[in-house]
Amino acid sequence: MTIKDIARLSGVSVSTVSRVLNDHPDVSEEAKEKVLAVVQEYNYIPNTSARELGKTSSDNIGVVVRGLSNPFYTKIITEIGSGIEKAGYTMVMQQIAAGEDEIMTAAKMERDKKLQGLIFLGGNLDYTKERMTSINVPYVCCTFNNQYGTLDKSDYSSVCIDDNQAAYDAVEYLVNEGHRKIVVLLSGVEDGSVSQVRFAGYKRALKDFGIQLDENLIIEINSFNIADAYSGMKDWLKKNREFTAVFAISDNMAMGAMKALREAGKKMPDDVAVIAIDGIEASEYMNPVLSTLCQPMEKMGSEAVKLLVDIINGKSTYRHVILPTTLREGETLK
Amino acid sequence: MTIKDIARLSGVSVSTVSRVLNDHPDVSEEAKEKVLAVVQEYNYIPNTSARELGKTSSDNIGVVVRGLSNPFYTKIITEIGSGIEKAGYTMVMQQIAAGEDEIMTAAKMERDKKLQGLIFLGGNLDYTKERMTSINVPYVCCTFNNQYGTLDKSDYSSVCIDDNQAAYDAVEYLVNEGHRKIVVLLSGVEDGSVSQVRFAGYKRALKDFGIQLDENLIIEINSFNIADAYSGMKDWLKKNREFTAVFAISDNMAMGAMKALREAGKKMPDDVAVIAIDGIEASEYMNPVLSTLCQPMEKMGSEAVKLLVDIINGKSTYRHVILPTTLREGETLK
DNA sequence: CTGAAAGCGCTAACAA
DNA sequence: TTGTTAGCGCTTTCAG
Repeated sequence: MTIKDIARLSGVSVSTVSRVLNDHPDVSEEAKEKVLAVVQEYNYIPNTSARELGKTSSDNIGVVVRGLSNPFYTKIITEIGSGIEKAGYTMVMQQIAAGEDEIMTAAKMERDKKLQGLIFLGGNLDYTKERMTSINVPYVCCTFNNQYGTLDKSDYSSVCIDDNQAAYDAVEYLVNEGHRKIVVLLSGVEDGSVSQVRFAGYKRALKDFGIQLDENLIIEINSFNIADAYSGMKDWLKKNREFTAVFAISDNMAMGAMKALREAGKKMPDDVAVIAIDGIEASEYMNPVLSTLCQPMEKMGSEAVKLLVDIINGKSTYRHVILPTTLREGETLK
Repeated sequence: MTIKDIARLSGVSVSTVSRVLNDHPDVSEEAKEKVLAVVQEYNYIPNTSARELGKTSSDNIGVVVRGLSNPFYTKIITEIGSGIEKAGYTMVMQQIAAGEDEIMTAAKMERDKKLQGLIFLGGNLDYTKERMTSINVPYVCCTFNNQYGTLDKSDYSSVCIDDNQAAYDAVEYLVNEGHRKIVVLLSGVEDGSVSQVRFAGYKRALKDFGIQLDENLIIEINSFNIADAYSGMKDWLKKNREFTAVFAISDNMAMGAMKALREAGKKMPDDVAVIAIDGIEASEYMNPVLSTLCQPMEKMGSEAVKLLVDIINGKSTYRHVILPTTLREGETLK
């Protein structure tokens, strides 16, 4: 069943069929009805590849998401989706696994789908100028920026929180409660991920508050997994080191740590305070409720779209938006 | 940059370029090197649409997943992915939102990607024979079957747990602990979803154990959301009805309910026991750890692939696999 | 081992 | 308002 068959069956030309299928004006009601009837009857489904191939342009905006099911992105994606729709564009989303190359994916997508623009969600912080030349449409990095890369500020746009400052703030909250022995739970110190940036904020805060950085209070795990955080914390606890608070660089990791702490008989927040960054829904259902610095997910999504669309329409050039976090008091901070 | 340019630039024909791009044999080392060099130099990326359009067949297996980020599916997807790879096929995954039509999506995909077979993850239980005629390759329903539809058993295959029995078992565990006033937390009684099947299991168990179904102990919410479960439970608690246990039809909902119970001052499992079905990772990090009947996620994924591949290769016809659940004791049951 | 050429199923000028 | 036709960028016979 191709467009040709439909044309023949409904007694019109393929172009007419194409026109009704694409809601073009300049088609008589009569022709329209005939075609639609045949389409219905034979359950005709146009071939996407042919369609995309033939098209000279599109109003597609691509979204490349790293991570198959990061709950943290769900809200942002929803917001991005409706924002794109509202702006009159069509969202084309591609999720990629941790190991895959988002730039390659984006470059392919740009050509295949004839994108007008791109949004990266959860990419790396170390894009190089050279690699980005394969992307020829405007793009905005959402939830991260290019801290470790070689891009000029003017080569791209971004929407994110100030991760370094958020970590600083988290530590400050703890210090204000009188804590000095603050464990930090992070993933790969030098992994070039957001973990590194937040760790830097932790160190900066310690310095500012006159606390010596203690290597013994650093728990480094190899992922952002809740399970790994759990076992990482558990193993560390066996060392029996003194501490009164934990700063986890993500909610997810904090959740794993909390279980380990609980099993070790530590009461939160009395024996040990816990604070993290992210503000995902799940951590709100923990017992006790996790105290954390929330990223403004909806706002991030809508800002990213607004920014991108402005750039596409020439109403704006590159821009770097930094959004504030808000403290969820929770029950692990006191 | 098209294949033609590459051909010209490397002094061979387009067919030769196509051959090296597709790893065909029958290409001289020399030609191969030349082409690859040019491809590298110009950073050429073949157009996917054109590729798919020209192709006469593929070794693609499609996976249609309902729900953008259901953590419950993550493990299954991973397993399906590696299973498909191992079998020498290529996975093409498409995630669709709650409102979208998975059959339409699958039908499009089948034609566009020239699929050999399909796996549905988390679809509905009420497919009609008529609608499924648009799918012309073998498919297996994973995590659900066609309980409410009009398909013949021989029209499809499935891999899932016995949801009715799982609910029955859950209630039985509670009854064995002496509970008689068992609240059930479910989504839309007549929604045709798995909620309905599990509710049926709940009722069957009550009957078998001589407990009168009490309408006052049914909490019905409109989604599977943790937040809705929380507020649903909270509202219900205001009614001050007597009960000693809660059976939630999903882990997620149980997690919401637990928070409401906690806030109402109910200790688990002493004041009230809680049990659910699913066994997602997050519920293992709750405090107390949720007692639940775990679905064998990895097994479900691998079985689904094995079954589908067998059918594709003519080594098997339709089959309906029912996998056992296992109890995670947890801390909410006693 | 290689190339020419005919599609794949659609869209989009261009005429009519 | 409609039809004709030339692509879109690739794969795949079929000769050579």
